[in-house]
Amino acid sequence: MDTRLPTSSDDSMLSAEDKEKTIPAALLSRLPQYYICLKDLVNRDIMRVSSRELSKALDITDSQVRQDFARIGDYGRQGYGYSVRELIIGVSDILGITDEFSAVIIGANVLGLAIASDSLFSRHGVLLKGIFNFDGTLVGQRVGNTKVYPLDELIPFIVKEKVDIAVLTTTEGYDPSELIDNGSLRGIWNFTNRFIERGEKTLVHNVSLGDSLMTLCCKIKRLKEGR
Amino acid sequence: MDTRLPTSSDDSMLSAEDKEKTIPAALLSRLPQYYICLKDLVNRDIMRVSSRELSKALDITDSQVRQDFARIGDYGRQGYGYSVRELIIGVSDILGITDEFSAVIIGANVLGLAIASDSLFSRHGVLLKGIFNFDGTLVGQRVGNTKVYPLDELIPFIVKEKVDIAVLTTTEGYDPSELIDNGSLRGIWNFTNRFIERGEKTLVHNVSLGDSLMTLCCKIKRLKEGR
DNA sequence: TAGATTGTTAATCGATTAACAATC
DNA sequence: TAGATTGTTAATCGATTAACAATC
Repeated sequence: MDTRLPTSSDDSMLSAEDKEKTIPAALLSRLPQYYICLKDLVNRDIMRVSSRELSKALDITDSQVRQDFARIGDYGRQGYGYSVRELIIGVSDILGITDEFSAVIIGANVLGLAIASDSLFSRHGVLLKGIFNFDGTLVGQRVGNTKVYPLDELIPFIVKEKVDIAVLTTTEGYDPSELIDNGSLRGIWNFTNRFIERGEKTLVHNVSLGDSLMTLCCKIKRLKEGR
Repeated sequence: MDTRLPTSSDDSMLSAEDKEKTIPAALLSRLPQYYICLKDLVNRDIMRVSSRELSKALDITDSQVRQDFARIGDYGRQGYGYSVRELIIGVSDILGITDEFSAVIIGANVLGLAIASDSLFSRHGVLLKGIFNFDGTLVGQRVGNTKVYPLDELIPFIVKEKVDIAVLTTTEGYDPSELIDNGSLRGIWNFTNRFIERGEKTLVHNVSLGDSLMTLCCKIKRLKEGR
């Protein structure tokens, strides 16, 4: 039985920090979408938005939007809606967009080069510091602003340059477990199908285009069959 | 009020087809992982597997695995486990891997070319029929086995070649809404941030590398702050 | 048979939606 | 004030886990 008294300290006195700690996974997965949408509104000089407007743009219910924003802070005003600018600051802060992270790409293959060439990193405040290749190909050359290095320089580079993120585009002839808890590395953005066990300090974030394609095919098949 | 009698026809007489129709979203999102894992087992000549073994490889509970497999069919045997081969057939069938889908890529930019060059499509039984570019660059040339066409040939091509899937890598100067419910097109694999409204016959499957990167950064930030 | 492992039920947990009072 | 829109509660829905009888 919970014997705590129902005083005001119960929930309302949670600090902003404490509140952030309790963001549920489902909300967290919606935050990037909110961010993109809010950025778009700012670009169009729209400075206020209601839960209903956002819900239409994002294809979720307005109730959900209010529930979400109430959870991450105190941004709304009854009868008015939300200030786009304030929301962006709040959402950016939780997403860590204000932080400056640095990254390296492992594998100068088509996928690695595509990720490097895209404005992806710069758009999200991540600094791409180097690309590492297995064979001698491209080594010493530049892709955009970023230099290509041989693989044996990877670990020293990560340590010296305090790299936060390693983007793994292939595991052909490479064992990525050496990355775990090495230097200042905190995350592996894993585009391969290889399972990588996370460490105490280094987490693994998987992206599988194959999975995505399979899901698409599955949806199409079911649509054809009439759901 | 439901006045049906609780006869055996209630649930147990659902046909295989009917059962497939009720696959919940959460299970559907796990199916590609099961597929990859099962393929890996076959490659290593492992012909039987228990829910417990799979649960360890996939980082989910064994209870979940059993729940999932019981839902999609009747593949288990008490005291033995599951036949890997039978499971693959069942999972492939739901995922539509046995079906032959065809695709085109819109945008011969770095991302488009990376997707085209990868064995992604062939590995999943999807036939890449063409790449379409906005300006004259690359038009007439080949990327792997696939020819690059000018954009104005896109819609006639989709109709004539009965293309199922359009991979959208950019919306710079292109309005993708013309794709919806056009010809035999059933799905758009959307790598852009542009919101595309789905049609009655054409669905939209979004992949956002930006979202994924933001989520990674967010996780790292929270890890640094001690969850 | 004894041991292993599923299938299934019930309990729990978390996410979403509906509704409306509070209030700007 | 009247109208709009949030914040919050309660209801609903769906997903996950635990437990164990059924059975290979």
